[in-house]
Amino acid sequence: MSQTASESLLKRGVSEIIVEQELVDLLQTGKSLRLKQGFDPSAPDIHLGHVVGLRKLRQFQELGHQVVLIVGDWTAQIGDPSGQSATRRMLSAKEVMANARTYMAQFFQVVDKAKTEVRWQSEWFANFDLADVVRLTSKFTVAQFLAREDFNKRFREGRPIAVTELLYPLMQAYDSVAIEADVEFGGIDQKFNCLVGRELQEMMGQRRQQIFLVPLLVGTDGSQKMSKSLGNYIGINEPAEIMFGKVMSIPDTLIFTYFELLTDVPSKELADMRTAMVSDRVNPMDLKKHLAREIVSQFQGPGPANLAEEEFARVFQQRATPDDIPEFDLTPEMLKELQGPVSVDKAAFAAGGYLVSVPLLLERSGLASSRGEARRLIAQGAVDIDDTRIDVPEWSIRPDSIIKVGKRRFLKVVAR
RNA sequence: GGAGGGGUGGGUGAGUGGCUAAUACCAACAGACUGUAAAUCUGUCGCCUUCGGGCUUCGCAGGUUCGAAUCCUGCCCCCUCCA
Repeated sequence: MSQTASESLLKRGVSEIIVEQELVDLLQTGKSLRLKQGFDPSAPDIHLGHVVGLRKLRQFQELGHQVVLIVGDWTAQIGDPSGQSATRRMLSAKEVMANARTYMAQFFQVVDKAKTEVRWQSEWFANFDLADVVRLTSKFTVAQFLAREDFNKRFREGRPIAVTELLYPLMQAYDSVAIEADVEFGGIDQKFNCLVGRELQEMMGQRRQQIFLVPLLVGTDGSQKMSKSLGNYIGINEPAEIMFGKVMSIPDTLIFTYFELLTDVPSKELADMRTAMVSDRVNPMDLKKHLAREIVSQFQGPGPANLAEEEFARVFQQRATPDDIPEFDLTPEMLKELQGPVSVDKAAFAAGGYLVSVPLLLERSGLASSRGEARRLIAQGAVDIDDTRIDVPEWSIRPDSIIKVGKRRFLKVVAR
């Protein structure tokens, strides 16, 4: 392995390696390593936060190593304790199956399927009995678990910790034993769980696994880690335009982090870009477009990425109407309803169109969640009909009318 | 088994009889500005409204009162500590 390749593999986008020298030595033996990556089939969608680690797996695969993907069909039932809510709904076997399938389809968009072995936890946990559980738990103490930051924090603050949550790291650790992992991959928040695996392997007479921890990607809000429940995520299966737009919405300060963790743009180039940005020689927006193009191309291909970029420029920079906008079918019944609150004599003035109640129209078409909200939007000057900003609650519409709410919600009236 | 704390609008979390459709913060939405859906500033943020106002909200069900998120009774749920 060349100096730069090694540098990029072990330094770029890496939070911590335990123990780095041991891993380097292992890599130098030339042996194909078993790289452990687990997932809970409780939430099947992969977002860019996950991709950071998956890209690392891919890089290792390209050096000839073997990924072992563990489907956490048992741990999914417990729920990862790093979250706030301790209790999670038990999933049916059917749901687990479906989630796992969806997950894997996305997983293999980044990771090479040919160099991946898929294993289910139930292969080893299905036959576990109480004696096995006792044997497993007896190897650890509560003090060890309380050393873990989030358990410790909750304990100190008197917040609840479910017993099953303590089981979670043990089960994950046992997975390492079951598959004889050489290296476990995870986000930095997985450090504790991975370390338990390392210890357990040693107790059970195996060589201790190395731990490869990647940083947690900050989400589009610019402050918290990317997660689906926080709504600050970019899913890898989202339509190209959405994905492009979401990347454009990250704060400028995150641009280089994203470049480093999610693209192959060489570090040298990134350094140049950074210099250019700091000295105002380049607009951060253009760097962000480059970033968005890189990311969208990875998942959707360069063609759709370019289209998404053009669309973005058109809709957000030139404030033009997008190509493809939702339609609202103005049926005779709907028209009658919309005209209901409008006085008849006023309707007579609406030459060539139909005078309708705009709040009602916005509410019925889903552009506003209630008529009250629709009225507020009108009052705030957020509603355009056929390029005219309206300020009264009654307006004339006709087939092909374009209704725009805010900067990016559009609707086209059609009559079939 | 004993003692105690708590359930409030999307989230966090004030409010302990009327001034409270309910402080504040976050999120969200809108407008202005701009270098983008960044940042910043301003505004909005229960439902209905002919814009006068009307209606329904503070775990659930009753009750006291002219008047309750706030007091009383019962119930449900969550949590902590001691043993």
